[in-house]
Amino acid sequence: MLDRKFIVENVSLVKQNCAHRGVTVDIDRLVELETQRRAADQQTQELNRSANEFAQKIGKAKPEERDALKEQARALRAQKDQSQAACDELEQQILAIQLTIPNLSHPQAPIGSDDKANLELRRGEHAPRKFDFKPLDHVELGEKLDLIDFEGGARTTGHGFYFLKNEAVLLELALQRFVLGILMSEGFTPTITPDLAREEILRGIGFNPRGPETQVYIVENTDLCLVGTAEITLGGLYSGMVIDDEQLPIKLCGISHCYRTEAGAAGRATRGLYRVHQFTKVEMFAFTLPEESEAMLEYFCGLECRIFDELGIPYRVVDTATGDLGGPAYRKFDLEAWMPGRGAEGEYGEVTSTSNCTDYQARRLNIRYKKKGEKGTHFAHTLNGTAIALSRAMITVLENYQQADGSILVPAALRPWVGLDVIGPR
RNA sequence: GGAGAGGUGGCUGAGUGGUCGAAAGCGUCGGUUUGCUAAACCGAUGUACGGGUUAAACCGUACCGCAGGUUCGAAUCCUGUCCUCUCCGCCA
Repeated sequence: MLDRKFIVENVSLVKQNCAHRGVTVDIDRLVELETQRRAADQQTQELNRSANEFAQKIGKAKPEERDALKEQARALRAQKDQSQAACDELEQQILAIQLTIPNLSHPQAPIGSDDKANLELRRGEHAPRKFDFKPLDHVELGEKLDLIDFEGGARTTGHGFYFLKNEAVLLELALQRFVLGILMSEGFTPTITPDLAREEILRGIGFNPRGPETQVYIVENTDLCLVGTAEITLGGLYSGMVIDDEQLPIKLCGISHCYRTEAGAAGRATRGLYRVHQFTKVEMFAFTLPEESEAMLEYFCGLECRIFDELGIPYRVVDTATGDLGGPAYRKFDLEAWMPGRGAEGEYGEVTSTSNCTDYQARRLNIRYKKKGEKGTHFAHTLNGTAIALSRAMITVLENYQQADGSILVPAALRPWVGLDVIGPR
C-alpha cells in the first residue's frame, strides 16, 4: 500500500506508475474522496471536542442542572456520530481504492506490459550441457527410477499432487540442508514456519484470498489459509511490531510447504512438478532500513545465483518488467534455470524470484522501526526471495544430471547430504 | 475440547464510571554535585492522525490486546474476538 498523503501529492507519478504496471485505478476519485474525508474528519474531531467539554461540565455541575446539559450533550454526540459515520464510509471507499494501487517501480525496471518485456541481466557459471543422447524430462525420469508417483498423488489427493519416493526423498532433504547451510553461514536465522496463516496476514503481504482468481486455499469455518509461500508467515512474524533500528537488517529464512490452487493455470506448461498444488520451499526474508533495501535485493539475488552455481545448474537472471511485477514489488529478479526436458529442445523455467517490496507490505502489516534517540517511527522495508523451491529444483537436478544409462548423477554439493553419488539405474 | 484467571506506557505495577494519557517504582536521556566512578538530587521521557511553524514550540482528536455496545461521560460496566497462564480431558 502506498502512503495516502504521497498519492495525493504525487498524482501524476502514481497514475503513470499504474499505467506501466497495467493496473487501472481511479486515482482522481481517491483524491476527491480523501479531500472530503479530511474535511469530515476535522468536523468530527471538533464535534467530539465540544461533546467532551460538555461531559466534563456535567461531572462538575449541580444535580439540578444536569438534565438540561445532558440533553445538549446527547444532541452534540449524535451530530458527532453522524459526522463520524460519514467519515468511516469515506474511509472504506478510499481504502478499497488504495489497496488496489501497486507499489512504485524501480526506475531501472524494464517497462512493459508482461513477461515478454523482461530483461535478461546475466547467466550463471554453467552453460547448458550438450547431450549425446535425447534427454528425458523429469516425469519420465521420475517414473523410470521410481522417484515420483503422480498417479498415486492423483488417487489420494487429486491432480497436481504427487508422492516423492526413494532417493527423491533424500534429494529433497539434501537440497534443503544444503541451502540451509549456506543461509546460516550468511547469518540468516533459520525457521520452520506454520503452513497456515490468518487471512489478515495474507492481505497484509498483498494477497487477496477471496478474490475471483485467488491462488489461496481457505480453511472452511476459520480465518485461516494455507500459505502459498513462507513469505507470508515470515512477514507476518513482525506484523504490528516496532523494531529498534540497531536490530536491522533482520535476515530470516523459513522452510514451509506451499499450497497453490493454480486457478486458471490449466493449459499452461503444467507437466509434472513444474506447476503443482503443494511443494516445499526455503524462503529468504529481510526487514531493512529503507536505505538498505536495494543492496539487500542484490544480495538475495546473489545468493540465489550462488546456490544454483554450486549445484551446477545453468540459469539466467531476469529483471522483471513493470507489468509483471505484481502489486507489492518495487523491483523483482527471477532466476530461470535450464530444464533440458522441457519443450522440444529444453527451455529455461522460473526457479526463484526475489523482490524488494520497499514499505508496501510494511505499511499494510504495520511493521515499523524506531531510530535510537529520535522521536517517531518509520515503516521498514521488506524483501523476499526464493532460496530454493524444491519441486522446481528437483526438475533441474533430475534433468540436467541424467546420464545415458538412465541414472542420475548426484550434484557434488549434495553428495554429503544424499549419501550417494548416483541414483539408479534400476 | 471443558473449567478458571488475566491482558494497562520500554519493563514491573496501581487504578471498578468524571479532574486518567493514566500513580509509584525501574530503565533511558539531560543537568547539578564529584579528582574519577558510584551514590544523591533536579528535570525530561509513548504512538498515530489533523492543525500550526522556515524549523521548533504549541493546539486538537484517538489509542489502557482488538472490535462493538451502554452512558452526557468508559482503562473501569456489557457482548464478541484474539492472545497468555493454571487445572482437567485427549493426543503425535
